[in-house]
Amino acid sequence: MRHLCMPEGLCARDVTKLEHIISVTRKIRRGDALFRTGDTFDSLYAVRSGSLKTVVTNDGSRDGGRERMTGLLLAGDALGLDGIGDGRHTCDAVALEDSSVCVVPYALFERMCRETDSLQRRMHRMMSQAINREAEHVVRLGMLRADERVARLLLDMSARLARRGYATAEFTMRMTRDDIGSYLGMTLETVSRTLSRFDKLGLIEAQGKSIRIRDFDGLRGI
Amino acid sequence: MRHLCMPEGLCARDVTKLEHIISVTRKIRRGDALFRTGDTFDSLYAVRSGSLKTVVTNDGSRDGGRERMTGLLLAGDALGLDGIGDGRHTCDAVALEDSSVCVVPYALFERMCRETDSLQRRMHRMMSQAINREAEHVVRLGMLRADERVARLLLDMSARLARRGYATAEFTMRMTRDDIGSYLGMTLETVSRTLSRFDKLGLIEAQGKSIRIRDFDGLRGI
DNA sequence: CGTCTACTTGAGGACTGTCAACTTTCGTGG
DNA sequence: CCACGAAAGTTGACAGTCCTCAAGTAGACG
Repeated sequence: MRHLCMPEGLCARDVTKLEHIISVTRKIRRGDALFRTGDTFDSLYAVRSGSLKTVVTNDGSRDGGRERMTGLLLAGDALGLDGIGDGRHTCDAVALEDSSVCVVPYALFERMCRETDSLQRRMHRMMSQAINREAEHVVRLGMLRADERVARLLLDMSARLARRGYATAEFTMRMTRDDIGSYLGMTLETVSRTLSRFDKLGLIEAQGKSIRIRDFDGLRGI
Repeated sequence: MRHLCMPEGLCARDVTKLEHIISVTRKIRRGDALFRTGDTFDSLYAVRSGSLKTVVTNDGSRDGGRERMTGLLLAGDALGLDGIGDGRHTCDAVALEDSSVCVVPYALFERMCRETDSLQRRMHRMMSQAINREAEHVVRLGMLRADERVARLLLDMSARLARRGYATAEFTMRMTRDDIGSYLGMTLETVSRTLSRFDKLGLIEAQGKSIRIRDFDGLRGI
């Protein structure tokens, strides 16, 4: 469990201290929310098992509150950084499958950051990397076509799972087509059509949520 | 100058300490870069005067290295957080006009964060807010049409300038149409056409880079 | 004052969204 | 364990938005 949560680059003693803080874990059942927009922020979380999505419910006039998925969190990912800014969460975090998270009370964590250099450094790096991931996502949305976006999502999922020790070519998409669409800025129909086309082209085998990548270079070349 | 840079929520003594660290300022001429992708990261910056954009040069196969604007920084905004993650900057920061920035050596700043509660808290909040801003931008790109994106950008500019004490209805866009397009994920032609249409509709007066908003509610309703 | 860059505007076409019908999968309760 | 209803996914036809290509105008800078 240790290696799943936040550590990395902490000495043994620091890890022990950290462990003391994050002694609480919490289970979330598929479809349930870990937190919702507007909830007061008091803890950070690290995904222990399962996966979650973050969504914002756009208060736009025209859409009448359509949901928009903004993030996909896998085991080991940190979650809840959005709440630090104003003390309230700015999005919902919903479990895509039955999942569990480590709970990290922020007040304690903040204090410990001050005492432990390496933890502070790690915290800053984590947040910086979160910023970069978002920026990367913006680039995807803004200058790629629908099929390029889907291809990159598949490759990205594969890489992230590989880093966690899972098979790279075969995995289950926990998101619905609707989620994928809202994550990539397109409609669920376009997602479905694109996956079907990739399948016909021999790039992947897709049936429902289970994906098998057959031609990595082909996908990269889309 | 004090109120332009990072403070806010710091007591007088802390501000003095901070001031000591950020004694250096740097001028950047229009078109020049404050830092570039891959540069080793050693300082954060705060915009003192002028404005800058951040751009990533996409290494995509198809585009052959087209630029993509990812951020617009005005006086008072912090800059450089992207570099903390891996010790190297992940984007270019280019001045949109002759500008100056406060230089904040990160090693010193990091140490001071550890000593000063309020500064650490402020740092975390800043990064969290940066994450939220990006997320907001993602939502814009993903679920709004071209004219909605342009309308929101104009309103956003107006609000940000207002917060800095400038007129809300009249301002100069330092970005080119190309910049705006790449920021909003569309072509410069679409930007131009959209502004022209807004002008004809009486929502704004646009000639070249100078913008005057005539009907705020109209823009919001787009 | 000339040249280069930025901007505007038009025509045509590609991509993706919308609407709709249908099939498959999933979850719940008998 | 099976059956049923609901949710998720697929596929087609058509329409609209936005991009591409192109030509010409206005503005900036030396």
